[in-house]
Amino acid sequence: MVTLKDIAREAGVSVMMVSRVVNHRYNEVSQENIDRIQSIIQKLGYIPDFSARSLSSNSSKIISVIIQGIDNPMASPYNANMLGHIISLIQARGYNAMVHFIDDYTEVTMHLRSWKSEGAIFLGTFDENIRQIQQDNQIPLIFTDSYSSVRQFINIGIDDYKGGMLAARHFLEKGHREFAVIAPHLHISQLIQQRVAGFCDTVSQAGLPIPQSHILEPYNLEETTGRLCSLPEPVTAVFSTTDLTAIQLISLLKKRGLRVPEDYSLIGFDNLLYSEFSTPALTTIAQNIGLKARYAVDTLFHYLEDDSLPARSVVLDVELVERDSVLVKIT
Amino acid sequence: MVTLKDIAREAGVSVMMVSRVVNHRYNEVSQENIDRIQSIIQKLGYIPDFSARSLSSNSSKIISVIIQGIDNPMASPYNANMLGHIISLIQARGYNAMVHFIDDYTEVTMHLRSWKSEGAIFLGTFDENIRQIQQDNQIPLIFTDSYSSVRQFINIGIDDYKGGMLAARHFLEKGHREFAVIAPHLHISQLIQQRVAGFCDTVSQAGLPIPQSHILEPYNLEETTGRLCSLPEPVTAVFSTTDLTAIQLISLLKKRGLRVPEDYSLIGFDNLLYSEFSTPALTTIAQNIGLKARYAVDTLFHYLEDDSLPARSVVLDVELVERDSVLVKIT
DNA sequence: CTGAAAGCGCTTACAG
DNA sequence: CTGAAAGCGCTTACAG
Repeated sequence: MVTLKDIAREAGVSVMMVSRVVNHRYNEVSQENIDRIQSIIQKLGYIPDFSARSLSSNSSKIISVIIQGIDNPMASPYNANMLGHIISLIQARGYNAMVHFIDDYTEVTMHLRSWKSEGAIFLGTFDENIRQIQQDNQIPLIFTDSYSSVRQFINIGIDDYKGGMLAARHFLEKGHREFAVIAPHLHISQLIQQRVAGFCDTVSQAGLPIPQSHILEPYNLEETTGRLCSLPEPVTAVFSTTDLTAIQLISLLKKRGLRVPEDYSLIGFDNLLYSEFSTPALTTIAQNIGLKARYAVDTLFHYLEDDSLPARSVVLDVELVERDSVLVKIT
Repeated sequence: MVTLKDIAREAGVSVMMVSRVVNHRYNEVSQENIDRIQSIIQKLGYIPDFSARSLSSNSSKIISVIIQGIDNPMASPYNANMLGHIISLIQARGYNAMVHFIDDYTEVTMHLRSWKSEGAIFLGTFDENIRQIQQDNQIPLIFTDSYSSVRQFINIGIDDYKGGMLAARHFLEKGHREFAVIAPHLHISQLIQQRVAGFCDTVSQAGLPIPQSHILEPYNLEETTGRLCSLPEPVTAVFSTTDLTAIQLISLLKKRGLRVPEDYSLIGFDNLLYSEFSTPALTTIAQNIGLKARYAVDTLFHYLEDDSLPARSVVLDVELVERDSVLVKIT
């Protein structure tokens, strides 16, 4: 392994001179030395040892991405997409991305500290533990899609409530009057609760309150589809709080000989790639995942550069993308 | 920050004693000391500094996952899935996963060396540079889906050729006689070339050679769909070398008023989650991504434990999953 | 512009 | 079972 020392010996200068050149502190070194040292670095193929650097300078150049769930959270296309964008952006800034899948929040601090992460971005629900995580880690922590009530924390989210609202309005405009909601993780995710609330509130305000029994949290989607189809008061419009569920639902309904949108109209949420290619193409609430990732990373580096900044959260807009999964009942 | 020294002072022992306890080398420490030191570690919330450990012991506990492509390679569901499984498995072994998106292979060595990665898993096409990468990095390197002719390298792949063969046979059995192939990245990916070869060889052996003009490499899939539909000798059966393309194709054909499988029968490759939910559900060549990831990680740790093992590659089987995208033309 | 010294937090190798 | 010494490769802080 080639070290600073090797270069120094070869160049007949001190280790410090080499260190300066490696770190581009050219104004502290004579041009002659810069040239000679650089050529020797090239020749010997020197690559800095980041762990040594981290130890001595107390700066690791590592950003951690903490993702909730340990059983392949990448099965969620949303997570996969976010992570992809985030890693790209972290790299583009010359930092390194360390990814951790975590179930138990107590592991968060361990991971962050042991590698001296300079910052972290969180995907998933850490609402209950944000305060503790903040307390234990005095580095920029960027949460996404959180609805924690902790006062000073940075969150990059979207207007989930409005998303639900837009879905409801669209159904109403198209003449629908009987609704159901399919909401995975409803009881643990405030994010989902917001989407449902936006939907239900809007429908209620139109004088069409949704019975509690029409809000379904699926464990086994096949069973839930059965419940949906045998609701005492039949529905024509179903809001699914995630596209993935909506797409699966279309397929399950078909198996029962039911058609979308003729028998059930459907609106999803997220605007995942596949929602465009399903049959029928899915009308959905679109969020801009690439933009969200960019805000998360940009915000993180913002705080890295100036940690006196006040905590500022970001709420991105959503919009309805109309495709073919909603039947027009009035013209 | 709490260090070994702090614990040692508090416990009235040497730093070495604490180090031994932290590293579970209990047979070298008296029970009394173990207990006292452990309780102090608890109390002070000691967390080891991995960069210090890496520097002094020359073992980083980092495994790098190198993914080809810098513009969000997670847009590929296959990559996302593999990465998810791989990270889970690396973590489960107490190692840390560092993820790098790379376009230029010269960066590989830099990343691997600067963090002293103990091993690396590669996703994507590095065939041209495998020899160089191996030469520069004397650690276990696990490639996936590679068809490099380098002799001593470890690859975890699937039987792509057989996959193409199975697709061809299925079409033939169902009575199809006119074929086309849609193969993204055909000219750069040997993996794709194998799938196509398996398909074309089998069809040729049945006395139905495929004209070169029927093998389409899409850049813009919409344009390619146009070409497909206006082939001088019309076809009834299309083999798409990836599910993602197949699913998009279904949707594009629909837009032209064409139906799958009535107008075009389709077989995909990968058995991605969505292939089950498309309309029609996609008949496809299934590979077991979870298993592949497991082999990659297991093999890596195999070599980590014993680097004298001979290079051994793994070829996993594939199978045809029959769904609804192939029309039966004879009974 | 240059370099010698000390230290980051840990482990290895050794002596007792 | 215990600990003092040296060192991993780098940077910080200082002196010149």
